[in-house]
Amino acid sequence: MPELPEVEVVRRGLAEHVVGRQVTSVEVLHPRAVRRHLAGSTDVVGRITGHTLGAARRRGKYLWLELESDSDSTDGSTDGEGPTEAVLAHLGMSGQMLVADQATPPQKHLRVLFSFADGGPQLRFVDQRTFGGLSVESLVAAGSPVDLLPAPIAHIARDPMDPAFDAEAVVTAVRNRRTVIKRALLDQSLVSGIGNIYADEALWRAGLHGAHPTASLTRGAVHAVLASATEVMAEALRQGGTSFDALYVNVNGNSGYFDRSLNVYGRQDRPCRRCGTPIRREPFMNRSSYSCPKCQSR
DNA sequence: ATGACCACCTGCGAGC
DNA sequence: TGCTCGCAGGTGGTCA
Repeated sequence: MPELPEVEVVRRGLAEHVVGRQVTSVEVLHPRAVRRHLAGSTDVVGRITGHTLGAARRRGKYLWLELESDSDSTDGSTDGEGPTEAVLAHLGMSGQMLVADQATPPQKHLRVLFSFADGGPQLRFVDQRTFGGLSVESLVAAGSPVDLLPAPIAHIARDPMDPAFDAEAVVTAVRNRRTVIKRALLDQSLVSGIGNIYADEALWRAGLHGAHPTASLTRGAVHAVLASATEVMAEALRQGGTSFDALYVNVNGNSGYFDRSLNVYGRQDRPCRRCGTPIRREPFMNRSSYSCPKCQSR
């Protein structure tokens, strides 16, 4: 479930179903699922087993589950020690986090399986294409205001749902890039959470073509496209995210409905919902861009 | 130091 | 029926 709304749907599901539960076993069924964890799968298993899962957090398309330290879980009095490590997850193109009863047969692409001390539903990382993965990372203080982030994602910019998102600073950074606006929207070090679907939808709403050079856009135009991205992702989140098929589902395996509300993505040759002109598909960075030839100026 | 490309995977539908 | 091709929500390493 790649883009921000879909990942947020998963984060909420994890917060509801696995936070506060103690992990008794972790099984890595495919080594590629933990390839980002350089110390290897035995180390991943050892660092998670026995810990209680703390808060479920997200930045952009990354999400992580804090691991409560032994002192947190054993002694009730806080001595100022918070979590120092977290299970970092990225869903890639096809990753799913599913909460499933032990009796549920293993999914075809089940990669990592977590079981809990309470004997309740398992957490299953399922990933057809294996572009996603899990790793255990130390938490580091980063940014201003300071956030506690898994070390490998300290370079990921705040997303538009972050209370500390600084739109003015992002507008400046975007306009300083010597590239085109769609590339900038997809650059997770400028603004995170936006992927191919929501970039195209935001550009359509703002009436801009993705090939527009950032340096030639006014501050107001960049603001407008960022605001459009924020709006479209918020609307998608309200509808449970976008899914065209069973690959993009929440922790209970259910799809969202935002695909019905898309205005351009995947609508090649169908009429623009604003002016009726057939939507155009163009190759872009080895993938596709969709736009209205009439209402998105180049 | 930036910006652009391509590899990393599996599965599905279209076309032959 | 079955093959090959193109395509899919993303990210990084590497090259210029």
